[in-house]
Amino acid sequence: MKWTQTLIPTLREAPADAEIVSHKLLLRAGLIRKLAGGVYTFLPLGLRALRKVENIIREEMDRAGAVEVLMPALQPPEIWEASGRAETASNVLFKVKDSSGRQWFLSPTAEEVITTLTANEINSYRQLPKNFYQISLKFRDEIRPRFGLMRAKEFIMKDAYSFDTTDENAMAAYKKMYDAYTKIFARCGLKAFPVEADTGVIGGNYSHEFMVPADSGENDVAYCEACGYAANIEKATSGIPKTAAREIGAATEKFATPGVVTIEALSKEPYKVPANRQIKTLVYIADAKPVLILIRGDDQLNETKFAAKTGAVAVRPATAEEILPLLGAKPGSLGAVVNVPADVKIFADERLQGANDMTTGANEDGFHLKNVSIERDIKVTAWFDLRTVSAGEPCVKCAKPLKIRRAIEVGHVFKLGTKYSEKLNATFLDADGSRKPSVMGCYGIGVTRTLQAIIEQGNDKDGVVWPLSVAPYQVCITPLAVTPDSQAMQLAEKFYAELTAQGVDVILDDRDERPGVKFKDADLVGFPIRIALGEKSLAKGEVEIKPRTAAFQSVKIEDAVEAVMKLVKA
RNA sequence: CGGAGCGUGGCUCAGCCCGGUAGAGCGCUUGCUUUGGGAGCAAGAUGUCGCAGGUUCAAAUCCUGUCGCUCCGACCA
Repeated sequence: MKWTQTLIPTLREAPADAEIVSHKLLLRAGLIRKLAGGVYTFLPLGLRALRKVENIIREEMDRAGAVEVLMPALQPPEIWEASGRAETASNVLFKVKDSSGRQWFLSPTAEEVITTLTANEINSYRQLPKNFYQISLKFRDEIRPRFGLMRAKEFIMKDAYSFDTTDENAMAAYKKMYDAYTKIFARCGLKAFPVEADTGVIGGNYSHEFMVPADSGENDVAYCEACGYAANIEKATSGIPKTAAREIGAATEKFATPGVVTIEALSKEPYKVPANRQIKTLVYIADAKPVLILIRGDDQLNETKFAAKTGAVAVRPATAEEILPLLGAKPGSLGAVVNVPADVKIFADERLQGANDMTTGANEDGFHLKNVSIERDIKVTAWFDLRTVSAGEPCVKCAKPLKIRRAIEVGHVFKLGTKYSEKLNATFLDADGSRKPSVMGCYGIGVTRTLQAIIEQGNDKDGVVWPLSVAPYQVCITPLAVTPDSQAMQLAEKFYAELTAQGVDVILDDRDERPGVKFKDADLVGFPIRIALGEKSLAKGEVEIKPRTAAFQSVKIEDAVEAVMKLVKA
């Protein structure tokens, strides 16, 4: 490709609406342009890089035994109602109407479609296992699109769905995808690592996310360098000890705490109740019902864990207006010891199990209770791990201190079980004549997000640093004179032809620009290898080969193609 | 949706507080010079100052509303 034939609108300055480096570079390097918030056009170079990522995914999925299909983006609501997700995923669904008033959903994923398909087409255990995948546009009515391609309303996702006869086989399918993902991200030049994850609205009972460490990421990951334990903070647990039991205290005792409405205030003079001897009482509305959640004063509730453990779908903190009539006190004086309506469930964090000599709100403004023994004085409905792990806590596996860091989620694998196959009747006849639902798994890769993660991880002060495998062009030939009869241009054309013939993706910068402009642009776009053809070196019978992140080397003109091929194959 | 901020040539921004001729740099066009890391000189083109109302003799500037964009939070590939 010649530079002047394509469109590479590089920008000297980053547009003001880009915040993180990868977003700035996507715009500055002329890879994408914004049409509206969360909606982008892929320019020629951006599309080339995207296609390379897609092809790596395609090759590894095929190799792992998955077969490619293409499902509609336009989906009838009926199948979403059948799966129950018309309700639970309602907030992300784009809903459109056709001219006759019939409603359609724009596909955010395709569990319903693929399960409907297999319900019709798969009847026998002899047809299993199967794993179908597609690479297609997905639509999500994201509440807040962010950071360019990182979280967009419209994006490209690879989604795959496996169907197996048994749980064990489904586990094997899961493992295959897990391994394929590891290869995919490695081939994309990405340092991505799997972490244990919550399953969210897609459902299922076992899952890993593939994370790319990045400060701009939207996830926190807890990990242990010693043993390799890693989990999304939404799921992570630690080996932190339970609250120490003390001697059985006296009966609970109410004491006045005028104006004290925070854990911190209660920990100071004159009360001096340390946060770790306080019980924090939170009121949540879980699927329209109020519940109490008890957490130790120095811990933070993990809402995701709470929803996952209790099976609640819609979870939100109750408002002060909802709390007052329920417990008879305002937030700051709440507790679960007295005056809790019998039908309000009380969930407590396991760290509080056995705790006594605790202090908590009295459900009376301006009063707290001390000498609370949680098992004696509070009717806990159920105990769960509900707290959020902090850095430095002992690893749940090896007790070494955990670390926490930000990361970008580029892939997610789920073991789904039979949730969808049961609801959508995707059953098969087993060898023994019995009809069973297929055991499913689903596997997603955010392709456009992966592309941005590659840039987020690969850049320097001059621009993008592409891995060879996904660079829009592997080699940029830069003649410093572009008149057709110049030696530089003639040699450039020759190199172009020879490298192209050997299967290398080459772009020839035939712009009549000053050298500095061409070099700056080549660095900004980030081509892995640049060949500079200038008078000075040509006079010595040489050209310069410059890897994007290493010093240039002068090579004889006749050795140039071979030298480049060596770099390309490295 | 809650909180914060921003909308002025293609891009980055000044001007707004204190109302009175719409500006700079980059980019773009033409010419000359220059040609190994974002050139110099000269001459040009490009704006209903997001939109709609209002106040005023007069609004980019003040007021109201609205739309869009960005950031923080809830959601997720």
